[in-house]
Amino acid sequence: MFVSREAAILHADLDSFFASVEQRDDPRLRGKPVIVGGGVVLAASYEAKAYGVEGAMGGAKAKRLCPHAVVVRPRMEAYSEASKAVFAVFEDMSPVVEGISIDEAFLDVGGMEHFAGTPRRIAERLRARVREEVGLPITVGVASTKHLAKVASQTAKPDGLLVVPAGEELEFLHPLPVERLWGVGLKTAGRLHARGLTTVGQVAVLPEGTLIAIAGRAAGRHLHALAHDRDPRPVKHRTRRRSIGSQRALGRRHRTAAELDAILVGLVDRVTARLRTARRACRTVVLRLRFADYATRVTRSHTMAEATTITPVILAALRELLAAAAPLIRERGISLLGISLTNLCEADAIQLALPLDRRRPAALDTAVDGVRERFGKEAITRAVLLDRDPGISMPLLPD
DNA sequence: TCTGGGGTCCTAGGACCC
DNA sequence: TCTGGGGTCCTAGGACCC
Repeated sequence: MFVSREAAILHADLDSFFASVEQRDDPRLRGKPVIVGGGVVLAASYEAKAYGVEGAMGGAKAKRLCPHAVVVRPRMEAYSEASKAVFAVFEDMSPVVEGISIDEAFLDVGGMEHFAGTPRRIAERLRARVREEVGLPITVGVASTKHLAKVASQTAKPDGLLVVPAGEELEFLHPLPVERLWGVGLKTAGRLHARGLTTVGQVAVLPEGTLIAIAGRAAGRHLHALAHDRDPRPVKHRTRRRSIGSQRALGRRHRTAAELDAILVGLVDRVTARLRTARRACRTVVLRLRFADYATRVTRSHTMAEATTITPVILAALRELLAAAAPLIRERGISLLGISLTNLCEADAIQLALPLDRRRPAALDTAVDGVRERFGKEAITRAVLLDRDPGISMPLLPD
């Protein structure tokens, strides 16, 4: 029997996820406009969206557009639990699931036809199972590439299913507005509009060089490829996180140095706890500020000689960055304070700050000798050249 | 409209190295 | 002594996503 090996990718996306969980858990909210969040709309039910309420909108505006909306406080644990249940269904239906966020994922269902049915059948079953087993509406897009599957699901929302048949990809894609392309946001869309480009088809006729001139090298290439439905990225299990962060909006009010320090301590506590739970260490700390105008922002970062998980070390580094930024804060006011830890490595490894020159392999030996000297000959069982993270990672424990 | 919180990736310049 | 070519890391900023 001939088995089709045509790529079949599902993009599954829960509808108004937070709001749907609230409606599921409180029957009084069903059929009503629901807004999750306070100062800012985190999620709005479709009943609220009908009045023009959108995610990331200010709470005051949302209330004006839809005065009878029910506003509920977010319950992150409930969403996290619902997400796990939905992902369990995903894992049960495909061996290759790539989570994109708390409420969406790609599933590769290629080559499953002879035992699981066509991609459309699989998508229909997926939607039914999430509805029955978790009680949430979910939209699925099916296509030959990740990008098109994602565009299809956005087009089919809410509570829908859209299959883009093989051979009809460009017919589907080209009439759509450029904003539908994954990676085109406000800025890029604005630049395209300024040149009279509003549909994907209009972008597709431009040479790559023109798009690079408009959007920059990487974004331009990306745009060119997507407009022609070229997206070779396979569905794969998520790679490890590259950063862990936390932030707090502060409003417009003046903050004393002592207040800011207290907030910083709180942020560091939260983030280092998560760092240790994930069994990771960080070498770079980043301080993030947004000024009182709510528009301009700066970051300040510091890379330490060694990766660490130790709260006081991380706090001290961030305090220094905050102190150095104090004049800027006095001058322009502060509306957000955030931190993030990057340059992550495994927590049970020593990560050395060693610029690795590939033409100077002796540097590796020197580093290994240095670690032996400090931690004993038995310390090193393995030296690993990290792919992107700089330096060398050396687990202290025997394999 | 008085505006959250958690991430990813890319770019560009300077320092430094061979 | 001067110059060219190629490479990495760090820092800062920006765009985008959910």
